[in-house]
Parts: sequence; structure tokens; C-alpha cells
Amino acid sequence: MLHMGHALNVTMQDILCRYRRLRGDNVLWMPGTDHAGIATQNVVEKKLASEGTDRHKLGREKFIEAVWEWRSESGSAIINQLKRLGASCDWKLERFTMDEGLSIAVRRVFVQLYQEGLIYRGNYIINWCHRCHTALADLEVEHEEVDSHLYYIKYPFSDGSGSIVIATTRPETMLGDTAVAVNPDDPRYKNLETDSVILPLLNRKIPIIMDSYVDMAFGTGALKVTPAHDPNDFEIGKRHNLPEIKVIDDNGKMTPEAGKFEGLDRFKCRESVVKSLKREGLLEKMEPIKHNVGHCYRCKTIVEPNLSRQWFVKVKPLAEKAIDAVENGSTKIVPEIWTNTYYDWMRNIKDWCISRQIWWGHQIPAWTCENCRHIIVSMEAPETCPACGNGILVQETDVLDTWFSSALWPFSTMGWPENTQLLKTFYPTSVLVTGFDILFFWVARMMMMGIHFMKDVPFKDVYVHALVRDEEGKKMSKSKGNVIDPLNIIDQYGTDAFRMTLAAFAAQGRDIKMSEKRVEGYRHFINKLWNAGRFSLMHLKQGYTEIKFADLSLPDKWILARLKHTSESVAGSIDSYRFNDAAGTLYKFVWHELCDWYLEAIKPCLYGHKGEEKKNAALSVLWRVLHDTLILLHPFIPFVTEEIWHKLPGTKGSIMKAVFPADEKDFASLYCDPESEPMMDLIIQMITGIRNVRGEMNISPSASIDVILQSEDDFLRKILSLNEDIIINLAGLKSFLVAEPGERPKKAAMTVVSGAIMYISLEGIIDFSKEKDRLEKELAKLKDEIAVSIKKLRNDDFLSKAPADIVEKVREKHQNFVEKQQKLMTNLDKIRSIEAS
RNA sequence: AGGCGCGUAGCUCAGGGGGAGAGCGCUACCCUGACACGGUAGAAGUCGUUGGUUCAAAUCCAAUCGCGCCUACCA
Repeated sequence: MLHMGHALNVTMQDILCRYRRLRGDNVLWMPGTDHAGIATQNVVEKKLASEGTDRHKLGREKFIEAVWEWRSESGSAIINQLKRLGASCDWKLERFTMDEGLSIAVRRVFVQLYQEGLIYRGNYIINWCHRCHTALADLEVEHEEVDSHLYYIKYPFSDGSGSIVIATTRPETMLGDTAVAVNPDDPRYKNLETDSVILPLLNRKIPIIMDSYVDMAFGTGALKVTPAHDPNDFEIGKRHNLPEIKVIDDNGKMTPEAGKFEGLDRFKCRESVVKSLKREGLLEKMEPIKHNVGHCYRCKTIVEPNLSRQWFVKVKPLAEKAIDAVENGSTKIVPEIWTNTYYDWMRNIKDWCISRQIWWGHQIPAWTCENCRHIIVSMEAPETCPACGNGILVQETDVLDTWFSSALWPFSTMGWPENTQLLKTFYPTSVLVTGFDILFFWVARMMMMGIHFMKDVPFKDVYVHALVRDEEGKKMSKSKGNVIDPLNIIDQYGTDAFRMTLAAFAAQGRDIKMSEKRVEGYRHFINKLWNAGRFSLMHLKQGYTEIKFADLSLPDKWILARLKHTSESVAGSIDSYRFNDAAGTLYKFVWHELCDWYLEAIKPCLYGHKGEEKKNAALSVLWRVLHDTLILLHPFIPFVTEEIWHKLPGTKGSIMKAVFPADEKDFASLYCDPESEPMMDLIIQMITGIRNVRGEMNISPSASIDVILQSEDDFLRKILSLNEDIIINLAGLKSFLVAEPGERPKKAAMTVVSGAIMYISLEGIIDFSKEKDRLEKELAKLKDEIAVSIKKLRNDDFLSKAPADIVEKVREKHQNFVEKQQKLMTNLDKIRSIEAS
């Protein structure tokens, strides 16, 4: 089932793919799934149980058939869900880890690694899940802190001279003890009279051994050693040649070795052992303790360290090269913060247990000769034993860890071991996008396998994205009941809004707290875009018309310049995987530049109030801006942009095949008036200044007012006169008079913007006390700012040590503040005198 | 036990040595010929705490508190 993690992951990948296609690259995005061995087997077993049967009754072959059947029903579901997210994968190349091609790759890899001595079989301690009835790799064990007890148990010396006390959290395993260990440096145990103890309950004589592994500070400094049920004890056992006695079987029941406890469940046995010890006076005390206990990552059952025969990959030699690849930059992990985590794990890596005692998966290609026990590992089932010629060969029943096949994904999916065209074209791949939770499970292992078998890294970049959590920052999980279903979100708010939300919140290095409220905000944005498109299309009756630069208005030139910067900024952000920056930049451009200013500014032209020439100029720019904006947005918002694209006259085919604005031939020449930005900024400031006064003086929006601007700056006056119609239009004025400094109109409010004074006439409605309040408030603000700049400018250290441009900037700012302050004060005085007269 | 990340406006978060930002929420006014899922304006923050480096710290360093995560064989 598709979850939020998938949604984020797929959205990131899709943004990258759509973006790279717009930029003209040959893009391959292979979709697919793994067979999720244990999880899938669990699901099907549950289903069988509900039908009153189980896999053993069915037999292996029939069971596998049942799994395939289940998969064919549910397997395509996730692919369909990906499509609803807008994922633009190469659907024809969909792969599954159990496909024949991938299975051949798996066998091939297994055989080769075996021949190279990098796969071996042996009896080792592994993590055993009694519920799933299989071995688990170390990674697949989740440690969780649990309240428990530390039991102190007396082990009598064999010579009857007393006893030694050991401490344990798992008393039932004592039945498998084959020694007691103490630290050779521990003074308490240096001069023991005897070298053995009698194991209580079973009365087995076991040795006392010296091993520096034992922590003198923990418990009593004496450690019971159970090689068959504890990884450390196993190591100690190897060092001291201790026997390994299994007392818990693969079903979690006590074995005959457990004596009278045989057949008891492991936890029942614990109670029983404790009771017996108490009765015999051998339980010295019990202490509460918090400690970490391993749980199965699939079913949460407490796992048991268990001695059994398993297959392992010797990972060290593979890991070394995978470390090198990141160190020398062949593969780059983004954000970099994860490289250390990667190194850390790789450097401390231990052999990987790859055999699983389940049926759903790739059966290990190893056969044992019934006659001479010779092991044959090969691609195909051998006819006879090459050692003794016997014909009865039995295949290993275990299957391989799912991650073993997933580790081959970057090349097995492209047809390896054949040297296919796909491999030649696309290996090594450009980027892997993934969550950090599978950095070890998947990324690290793909690195190792890719380098070993392809002699090159599987991907140049690894982009590690955040985890999606719930509103409170908790991990979403079915058991907590806090999962948000992406499809539900899509039904309510649409795919585009959902994707935009994910992109906007995907800041590097921080988890995403998801809530519907946030998606709603981006639905508004999609709506805004749609309406801007609708409005534009009302006027755009024809396709691209040549932009005649000489005819363009200031807003025309300005929006083109803004579009240029937006385009470059978005490209830069996506190139460096800063999806939130790209989304934010686009949001701001569309809403606060295109809609708020440009569309509003050109309305009079579009409605024909300014003549045909200006109308055509505006239309030519509007077409181009809408066209390019849609392309920029498309990787994030595939559906709505496609829809508007098709309605836009003069476009052909899908927007997916469009050309990214920065790659257009006329990109540089088209968007080329840098002056337009400061000029338009000035206009915007004036309009905002007037609106501000209107708001504060409670002037009704419908009231059309007169404004007089006075400035000694010739250039400023010129620009404003040339564009007075924009100001009149957007500030809702009756008239806008630009003049040199002069008399102050009597009944007017005033404001100072960019050194110019604007008098907003308020015939008959001016409220002088209100105006005084306003000016005084503004003066108070200015006073604070001036104080800050004065402090800096009076500091000699600042003047001598700060960079010249910074000093200049502060000077300029200070100058502006002071001028503004003077103008405001002069006016305040005048108001006072007008009021007095 | 180690490692990492986060504490910035009521909420969710950007930013990352020289003028505190956005979205949502809030207040006021407005159905102005794309959009009330809208428009215009506004209020709102000692940038966790304490020290240090610096002419200058929300930003760098150290300590500290709180929260979260990852790795690990202490029985």
C-alpha cells in the first residue's frame, strides 16, 4: 500500500525526471517492487489460516502458487497508486525482484560470490524470530528498551567450598550454560580454590574460565556463558572451546537438553526456572533493570539469539570499496550529513546473514549430495554429484534475504548479466532518491554489489530525503493509527496540491510533519494558478507573437526580468536537490509577482484602454510569460500545467516535451532589461505607500483621490511621470501629480517613500489628530533605526574594520532615515500650525 | 554508551556573521469586469538559556536545558 514515504520519494523523483526531460536529457526511470519475502509470506499465511489451512498442509509448490496469486491481485495496486501521484516512470520497463531475469542475476551473483569465497555457510549465532520462523539479519532487529529484572543466581563450587553469584536477565538460558567467566584481572576471583561450579537445576559440572571480555563493574563480575544463545557467549565459547548446548528450539520451546523443562515455552520456562531456583535457595536477589531487547522488524516478536546453520556474505572486502567510492567522490551523498552515518556503518560492518527459513523468495542455488555430503553451488540444478557421482542431490530449502536481490536492482533490472543496451546507456545511474531509513538496508548494499559486479558505482548521487511524520512529529505507523493515506489527500485536495506541499516542506535535513491543513494552503495556490491561467486565456486568442522590445511597458520588461531570475533560480535549486527552495521561489513568483503586480498592471492594456499597440505588446509578453511559467511549474504541478498548456493557443503536444526557458535560444536576449527591476520596485513602493495611508486613514477603496508627489530627484520624477498611469490605476487615484518640492497642500495626509514626499489629498475628511498619530508613530520607529545606525557610525572599530561596502551601506541608510525624519517632522509642524490657525 | 538533528511570530517552518522572513491563523476594510480557495492594509518575535570569538552573532565556538532520531554485544 502506498504510504506518505512513498509519496514523498516518488514526488522528488518525478520532479527530477520531468525537469531533466525539459532540459533535453534522455531520462530513464524504472519502476518496480521487491517481493518483500517475510512480510508477504506473513500476509499469505494469515490468509491461509483464515481459510483453515496452512503452508505445510499445502506444500511448498502450492504455497508459492498461492503467493503469486495474491501478488497478481494486489501487486498492481501500488503501481496504479504511483500513477495517481503523477509519476512519469517508464512503465513498460516495470520490474519485480522475482522476475525471471532478476532471478538469474540473483543466482549468478550468489554463485560468483560463493566461488570467490565471499559467501559461506556455517553454524553461527543469528537472530531468530520464532513467529516468522526464520533467521534475521542484524539490521532487521529493532532494539527497544524494556523493563525487566536482573536475576542474581548462586552457582555452587564443585568442591562444596561455597558459591559464585552470576547476574542474568534471561535465567532460562542457564540451562545451556557451559561455563562461568570472570575477568582475569578481577581481584575477587583471582585466588579461587576451585576451577568449576555445579550448574544448578541440571547439576552439570561446568568450568570457571578467565576472559577479559567480562565487565568487572557489571553485576557481580561473574558471567554465565551460554554459547548457543548469546552472541558474546558464542565468541567466548569459541575462544575456550566450550560445548554449545541448544536449550531453546526453533519454535521457542525448550529442548530435551533442558531436562525437566523440556517442551515449555521459553517465557514460561523463565518463570519455572526462577521458581525452582527460589525453592532451592539459589536465587540471591532480583533487581529491576531497563535494557534493550531485540524485536523482529516485521512482527515485533522478541527475537532470540540462536545457534543455527546459515549462509553469510563476507562483507568487509565489499564494504571497503564502497567506502572508497564515497570518499573519492564517485558517489556523492546529499545532504552530506549522511556520509558520516554511511561510513560509520560500513566501517563497523559485520557479516550479513542472507538465508531465511521461509519459502517465498529466491531459493538458494546450493545442493547437498545425499551420499557424500558434498555441497554444489551452481546456476542450474546439477544431475550428479561431481565428487562421488551419486544422483541424489537435495537443494537447500532456505531462500535469500529480499535485500539480497534488491541490492542488485541498479543492474539486474537492466538485463545484467547480459551486456544490454540499457546497461551501456544508463549504468552508472545519475541519482538514487531514498529515505535515510533504508540507507543501510538498501543503499549501502547496492553500492557494494554494484561496485563488485559492474566495476563502477551504481549511482553518482544519492539524495537522502526526510521522513514524513504525523502532525506531532511521530513516525506514522499502522499500530499507532496515525497514518495519513496519500490517496485520501489526493482525493480531497488533488495531486498537484499534494505534490507542491511535499516539495515545499522537503527542506534538507528535517523531517516533514504532515497535516491536511498544510495541503489546503497549496490547493489555494493551485486554484490561484488556474484562475491566472483562465484570465490570461480570456485575452490570449492567438499563439506566440513576436515581442517588440520598443513597445514594451515597464511591467512587461519587469516581469520578463523576473521570469529570467526565477528560471535560473529554480534550475539551480533543483540541480542541488533544494526542492523547497524551488517550490518557494515559484510560489512567490506566480502569486506575488505575476498575479499581484503584472496581471493587475496590464489589465488596462488588455481591455484596450491604452490602444492596440500596447495591448499587443502586453499580449505578446503575457503569452510568453504564461508559457514559460507553466514549464517551470510543470515538474511540481504536472496536471494543472498540462491542462492550461493544452488550452494555450500555439502549443503543441504535451508540456512534458517542452523546452526549459533557460534553454530557449532567445533566453538571453529576451529577458534583458536589468533597469526594469529597480524602476518597477520604485513604482511598487509608491503604490504601497499610498495604499498604506489609505488603509490607515480609513479611506474607502471606492474613493478616488488626488496625490501630489514632490521630489528634487529629476530621474525619479521622470520615471514616475512616465508610469503615472500604473500608479493611478493600482493605487486607485483620480490624479497623480509629479512636481518639484513646493508648497504643502493643506488638507492632505503625507508619506515619505524613497526620498519623495507624497501628499494624499483628503478633501474635507482629513482628521488631523489621526494624521498626527500616524506621523508620530512612524517617527518613533525611525528614531530606533537611526539610533542603531548612529551607534555603528560612531564606532571607530566599525569604520576601520568593517568592509567598505558595508560601511557605505549603513551611511546611506542612515542618511535616508534622517532625511525622512526631517520631512516627517516638518510636516508634523505644519499640521500643528494649520490646526492652530 | 556513542553519533546526529532540532528548539526563530499563536501554529507549521524557511533563513544561516552586517536592514528578523513565508504560509496558515488573527485584526480592519473591500464581492474592483481571473480568483472570497480572493484583494488591500495591519498587529505580532529578548531567533531555548548562559558564556566566548568578532568592529558586528538569530547565524560561528563552548557549555547548559528541552525534544526527536540513529547506531551499539554490557550479561
